[in-house]
Amino acid sequence: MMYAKVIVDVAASQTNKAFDYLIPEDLQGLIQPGMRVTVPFGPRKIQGFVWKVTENTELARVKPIAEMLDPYPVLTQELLQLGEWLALETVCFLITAYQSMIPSAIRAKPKKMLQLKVDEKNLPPDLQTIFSGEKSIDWADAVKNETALPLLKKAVQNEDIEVEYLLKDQTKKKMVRTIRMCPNTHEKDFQEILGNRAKKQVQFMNWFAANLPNAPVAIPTVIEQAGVSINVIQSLIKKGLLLEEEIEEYRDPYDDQQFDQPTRPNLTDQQRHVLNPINTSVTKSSYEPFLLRGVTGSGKTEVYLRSIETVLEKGEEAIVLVPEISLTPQMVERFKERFGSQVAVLHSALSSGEKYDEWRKVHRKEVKVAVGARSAVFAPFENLGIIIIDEEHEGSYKQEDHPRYHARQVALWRGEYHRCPVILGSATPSLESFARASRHVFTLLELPDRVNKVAMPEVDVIDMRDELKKGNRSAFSELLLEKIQDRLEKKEQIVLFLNRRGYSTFVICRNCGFTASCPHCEITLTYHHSGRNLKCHYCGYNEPMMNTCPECESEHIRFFGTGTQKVQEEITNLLPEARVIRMDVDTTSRKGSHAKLLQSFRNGEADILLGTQMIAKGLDFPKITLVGVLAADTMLHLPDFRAPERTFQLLTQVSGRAGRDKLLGEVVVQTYTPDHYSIQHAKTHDFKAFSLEEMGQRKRGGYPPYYYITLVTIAHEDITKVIKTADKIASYLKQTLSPETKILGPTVSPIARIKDRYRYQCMIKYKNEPELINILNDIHFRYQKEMVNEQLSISIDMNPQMFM
DNA sequence: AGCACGCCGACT
DNA sequence: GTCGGCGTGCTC
Repeated sequence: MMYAKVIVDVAASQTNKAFDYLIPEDLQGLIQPGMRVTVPFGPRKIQGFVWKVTENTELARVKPIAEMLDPYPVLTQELLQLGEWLALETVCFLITAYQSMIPSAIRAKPKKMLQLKVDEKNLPPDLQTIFSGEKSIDWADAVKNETALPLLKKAVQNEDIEVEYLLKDQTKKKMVRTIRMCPNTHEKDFQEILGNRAKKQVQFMNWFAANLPNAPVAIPTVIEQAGVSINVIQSLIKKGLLLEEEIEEYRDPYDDQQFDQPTRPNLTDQQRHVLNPINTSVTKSSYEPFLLRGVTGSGKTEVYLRSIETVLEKGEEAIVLVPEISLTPQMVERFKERFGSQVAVLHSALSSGEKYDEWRKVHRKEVKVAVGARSAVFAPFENLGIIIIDEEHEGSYKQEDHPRYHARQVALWRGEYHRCPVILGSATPSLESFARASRHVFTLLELPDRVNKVAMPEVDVIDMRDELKKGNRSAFSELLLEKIQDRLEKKEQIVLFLNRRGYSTFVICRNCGFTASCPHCEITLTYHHSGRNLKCHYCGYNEPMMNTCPECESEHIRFFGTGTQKVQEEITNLLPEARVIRMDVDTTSRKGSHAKLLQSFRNGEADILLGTQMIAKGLDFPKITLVGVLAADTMLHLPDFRAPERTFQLLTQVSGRAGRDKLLGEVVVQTYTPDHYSIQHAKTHDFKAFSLEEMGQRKRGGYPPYYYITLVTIAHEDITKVIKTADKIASYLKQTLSPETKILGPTVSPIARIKDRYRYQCMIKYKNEPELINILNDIHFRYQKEMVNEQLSISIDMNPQMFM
């Protein structure tokens, strides 16, 4: 007898283990680890992953597997192993780790159905109206009417109705109807077969035989090309001259895009120099992590492309991670140009069907390169030759919910498994990676100069306090406004960057100091001009904007802080002739709108591109000669030790947008703290000086890369319960961890309350704590019951990227 | 997570 | 005496 150990799709600590099932005779030899199956679990039927196949079980009674869902495994042996490691390292359930590795479309949702077993007339009238002629109905629909519940229970007991559990596979393959010639009708005289009356059919068959002899072609395509009606084709199918087939069609999100002929620019000496060790590592099949530090415009992408060429020559595969790919369409284009149909693109802006199709190309080995955001690091390749992470410092590589993994950590694991190089590329590497490179854990490769030796742009830092003294209360300094006018005259393009969407950040009463804040969260409300209301960005609470202060009834209630909406308004007032495109979450939420806006800017349909975060990376348009950063210190004062690092990265990246071609670029940075080292070093484009200074700060503060950090956040409606639990956890940690390890807190979280739940956190700072993982998993396990029963939440974040 | 089982309060 | 509240524990 053969048994399968199955990880079931129930995320709970009690079910966080393998369950044994009998492999029924008809599935003997077919069931393999990594396949999805459905299994009976208690009274219901659920999905699971086959984890192992064994010859025996310790249990007296096991149920058989109900269904096999995949013809061959969706998770490779490697991914099964990776999932175990990930679950342990990030303190999450095994099933959560596995589910995050595959597209959500193939996760079947369980559905409870009611099956009518007797004639409808035998049911009580209330139930008759619910069924109303149907044999089988949705349980969720049936219980919408509360009075039906007891009646239903009774009917189920009487066996008039049966409860059935359905697992609805969400995978909808897009099918397309095609036709082709029947194999034996080739080279025949169609006139003879069809007779004289079917003129159109004969004509069509001759055309079809001449133009589309073999391949199955989609019917709509044929109709369009041959200019015939569907009737002609239908009767030919009936007569057996044409063969109708349904074949599966991929939804190709890049289908309607034309890609240019590949151009392979000549490599610079520097590029050749860094490419050498990478290619050696590929050829020798050795695991080697590289940190590729190259200034903006130094041609890192070309290095990626060339190293992938080497990998493909060797017959191996490549994964390329980019931060939120929709933000860098130009990057995708370059990969598509070079590798054409060998590339699958996986990112969050795709529909779940499109994601599934792209993933399947990898799964079926139809492509060799996967380009995508964070989760593409799980692309199910089996002969990986290289993993590349572009902009490796990006915070979006860390997943903020379970499993809280960092793509870099996963990439390094897979690189070691496949014995292949891992390339971390950035103009401004994270200090963690840079420190590892300094200690030779990573091999440092550098591209210090821009291709064509274009100079880095000149950066002007403007002290906005001086502007205020001069009486300038607008969002633009005199200098910036002057330069904008200059570019408008010269017909050159401008990028304005402001890290804040909406209209204004907060509302304050100038009389008594009252600020509008959310009643459910400890956070100020943001004013949205479109609805003239105040919104909470955490829980969605909103209220109409008040006219007088609710505290002192003063009318001097004003908006503070500037968002993109307000700046746009101001530009229109100051420079009515300027054409502005605004890009932020509010204008790009619709699918494809992002690309559209960029395209029109590229076509010169606007002079100014005004936007948030999302315009900082990856776009290089030759005509941009001025970049303005309106408020450089918005992120500098956040309660996060990475704030200076983020500011430096952002400024460097934004200024990298200016003057990438022949035209020289200029950057204007507006700030209230012009002397801060992150701004000063960004001005001189000096990463090394910045990193040196920042490393000193980190050492003094006891932060990464000198210490590792784990954040434990406890949240509950009852504040005393939160404090009590947090204290208990903190003292337990203090007892069990080594004396060198620092446990800070428990203290109130930077956001003290979200959705009426109070939040406290403990920060664990450590250098070497091999037992920590087990201790945290233990805590997680011990509090499981309270977490479920009492809505207590304990979140454990290893190496957090955010401290809110 | 569901779901059944089981043990105590307010109703015919 | 029963219906139903939700605490407890199990699911191969």
